[in-house]
Amino acid sequence: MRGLNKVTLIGNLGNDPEFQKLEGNTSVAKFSLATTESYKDKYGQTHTTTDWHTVVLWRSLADLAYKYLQKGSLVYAEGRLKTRSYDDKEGSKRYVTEVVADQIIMLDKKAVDNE
Amino acid sequence: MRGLNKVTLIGNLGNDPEFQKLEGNTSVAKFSLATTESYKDKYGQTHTTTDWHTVVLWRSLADLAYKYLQKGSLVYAEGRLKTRSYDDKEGSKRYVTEVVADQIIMLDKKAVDNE
Amino acid sequence: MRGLNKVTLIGNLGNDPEFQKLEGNTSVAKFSLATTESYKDKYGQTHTTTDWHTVVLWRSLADLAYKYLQKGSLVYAEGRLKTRSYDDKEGSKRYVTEVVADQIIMLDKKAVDNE
Amino acid sequence: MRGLNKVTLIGNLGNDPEFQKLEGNTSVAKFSLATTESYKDKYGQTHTTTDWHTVVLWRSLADLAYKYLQKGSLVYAEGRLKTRSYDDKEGSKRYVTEVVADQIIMLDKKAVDNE
DNA sequence: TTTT
DNA sequence: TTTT
Repeated sequence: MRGLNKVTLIGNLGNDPEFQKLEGNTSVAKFSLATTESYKDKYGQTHTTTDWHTVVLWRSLADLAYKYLQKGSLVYAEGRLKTRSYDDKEGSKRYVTEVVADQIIMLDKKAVDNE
Repeated sequence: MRGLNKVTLIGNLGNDPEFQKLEGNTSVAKFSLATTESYKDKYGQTHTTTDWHTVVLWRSLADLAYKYLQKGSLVYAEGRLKTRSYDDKEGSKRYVTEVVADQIIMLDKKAVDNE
Repeated sequence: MRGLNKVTLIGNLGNDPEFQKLEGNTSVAKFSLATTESYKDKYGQTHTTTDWHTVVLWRSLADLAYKYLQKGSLVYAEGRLKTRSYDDKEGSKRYVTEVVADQIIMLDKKAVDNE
Repeated sequence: MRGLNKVTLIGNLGNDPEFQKLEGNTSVAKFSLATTESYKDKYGQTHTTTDWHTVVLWRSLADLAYKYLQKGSLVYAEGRLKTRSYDDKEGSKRYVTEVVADQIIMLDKKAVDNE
């Protein structure tokens, strides 16, 4: 009860969610989310940066995402940052940081009407 | 003005901040931050997970961090998620995700007294 | 540097923004924002609660709001909680709590196309 | 699933939590929380503003607060904004806005050691 | 790889 | 009404 680890994102999906059923019938979904921000440099010129995030969803949230979200959907996602390690094919350790979401708000008219 | 990319963390530094002056006299500081959460499993047993995050600070925030933070300090950090890529010594692409903080609140009595 | 006071809302405007120019040509805008949440009770029945918030914007954000937002617009608003007191016509003290926003993201297609 | 209503605060309690058992043995606790922010005006002078918030806790969180928090304690509180109305003794409607917290992190060494 |  |  002493730590806080929270991520909040609003952005568009870069791909359709990948969906999987794990052992024990647990659902997982994963997608890329692009967050785009504009800022003005000191010459008054507008620049745009895009950051890409890997969002992972479990259980009923994964089912919802698979059913209603698609490439291009606009969503609010809230969750926590989690860095996993794995061994690549050369046998060296690699790290990947993901956002494990526990809340999703669909911001597209389309998506919401379906709900 | 259409995206949101925000991370908020409360945790303890795992090391003293590494500090660097870049060209143009720009300050950068970097440290590892551990966020710890407890949860009860279905048998009522308490488990603890720790996530480690790389926090990067620029300019005056870097100076502050270098001056007042140290291994063990408790801080609130707020910023955005940023994934950089680089080529490792074998020439293959590697990715690293960092939290670029734009606000730090020092939560240690000690740190605050110094300020 | 020791406190945090942050509010984040996603909801729809309940009215067109009220806009005013104060002395010194400072812009202020104000609107009501409804945030709606659904939850299931212990009988599995879905309930919906709506909370209303007064959102206040200053300067260029006020101008933006006045130009692009209207009754029904969907927005993300971030800011801080502020309680003001005033004397009502009977001369007794009244309190009103507002969200002073420093960031607005327009989530309507319509609004964004105009920008 | 279309709205977001979230408040995050870091500050000190202005009083010991008031604690009550409601019908059905439900616990409620309430306290004032001060969030203090400093900023520099255009003359470089530092100013300090304090905002006061009413924080309400239910059930096990209320029990925790009553047990471990006291006047002066430093806490992180997260929850949602809720405006209630009531009739004052003159019979006119009054509104009060509270933060209904669903997460509390105790940031005092003291408090944490007790936990 | 998204969106405006 | 808090805290530094």
